[in-house]
Amino acid sequence: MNPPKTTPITEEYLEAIYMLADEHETVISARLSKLLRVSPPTVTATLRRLVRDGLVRFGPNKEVELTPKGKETSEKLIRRHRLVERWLTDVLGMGWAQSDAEAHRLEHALSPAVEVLLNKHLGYPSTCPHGNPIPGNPKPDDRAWQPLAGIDVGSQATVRRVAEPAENAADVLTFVEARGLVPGAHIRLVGREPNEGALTIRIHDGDVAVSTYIASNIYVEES
Amino acid sequence: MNPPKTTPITEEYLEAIYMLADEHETVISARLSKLLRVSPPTVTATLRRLVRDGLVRFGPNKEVELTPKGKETSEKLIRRHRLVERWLTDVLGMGWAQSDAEAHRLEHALSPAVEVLLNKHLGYPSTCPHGNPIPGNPKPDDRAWQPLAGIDVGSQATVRRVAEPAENAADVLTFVEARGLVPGAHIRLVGREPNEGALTIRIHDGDVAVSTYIASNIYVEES
DNA sequence: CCGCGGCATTACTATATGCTAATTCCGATG
DNA sequence: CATCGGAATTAGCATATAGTAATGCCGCGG
Repeated sequence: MNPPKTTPITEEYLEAIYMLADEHETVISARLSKLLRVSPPTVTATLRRLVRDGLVRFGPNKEVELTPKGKETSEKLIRRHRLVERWLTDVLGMGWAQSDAEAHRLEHALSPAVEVLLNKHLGYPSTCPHGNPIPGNPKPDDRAWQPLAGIDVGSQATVRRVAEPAENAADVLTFVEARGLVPGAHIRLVGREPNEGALTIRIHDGDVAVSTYIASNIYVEES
Repeated sequence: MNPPKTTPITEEYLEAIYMLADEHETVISARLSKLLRVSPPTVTATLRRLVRDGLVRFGPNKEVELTPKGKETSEKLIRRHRLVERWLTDVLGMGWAQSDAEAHRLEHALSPAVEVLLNKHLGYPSTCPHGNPIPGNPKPDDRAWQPLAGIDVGSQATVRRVAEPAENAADVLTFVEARGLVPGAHIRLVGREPNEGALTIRIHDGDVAVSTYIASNIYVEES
């Protein structure tokens, strides 16, 4: 009933677990240790507290999973994170990578009241600046979205979403934003190297090279 | 050189010390204990760390005072607090008392980069919504401002500033905002009870009663 | 000059968060 | 099967923040 009392630290853990699970990674302590840059024993101790507080449980093979309460808390945080990102980029004009980092700190300080007002101020956006959905707001119709890595050479498409792999969000975002591959951008796949090499994308009359890794994180809608 | 590393907790202490000093209170541990709602030993321990970190020092009679570094940090926090308040009230439409409370949490999560952009977004305001100056921005010309408690019956004036006594900021702000005694409001002092009793203020064709305590915290400019 | 009251501090404890070093566990592999 | 390696945990420690109970300090009033 009562919202479990979380600290910024435990909130980081919950978010990290949620994000990793979202990437269909098996979430184990060691991954959290690397991602959160803390020692394995610290992860053990903190997870123990999260279990004690009913936010996390261990699966049969020590995988970490969120309880419904934990999931709810995580989504609340991700919601705040993405709303803040929207604000930082759209209203304040901050770049993607920095917005992500800043939102990471601000999300823990947003109260429900501020969240509601900010959401209204922003016009109830359905996604963050990179196109990832904001839980609780109307979900975008993403049925036709597919990874850029999978479309055919010659196809034209519109960028819809840039997923943020937990480990290298900053690098991916910086790269993608610098190339202009932002949601709404019209592109054409003009070339593909063999053997999982780079793709060549035409955008704004210029060509940019994109690795398969990046391209698998960019979702587009063919047009 | 390097900015002393502060936590939200130590930042609260610095702010509290700054605010109390601003009200010409003698800042002693006991006051901080009451204001911050922590036990006296906790205050002792935390102040010791602040001294260790060069942010605070003790005067000859155990008064707590800020070092230049501590003062700088406090002003940075108050600046962020007031910028955030401005945003919450002007842009998001939140009430005064709640904005104050929310800003209290958000101020610890604002980075210098966000601060700069927010300041620009707000148009470089010189005061918080209650008229208190924002350190670092152009200071308003307050030479003609005086406490409402001190003007003559019959005088007309414009509200300029509502000071927030550390102990009862929320009550004062709620009261003042509900009566419409906000900066910019035109008022007339129509009556004064003897013996430090209430003042009667005419505002918007209605009369409101204001205690001497409140009136000493409202600064007006006669017109 | 003594004692009371308020203030500050000491002594001790607890919790969350972090660390290193050592140990244990477990599955894959020679 | 024995062993190697990664993963997790235990043991032991540190620091910031919080508390209660007890003690020390000091000025004012009688």
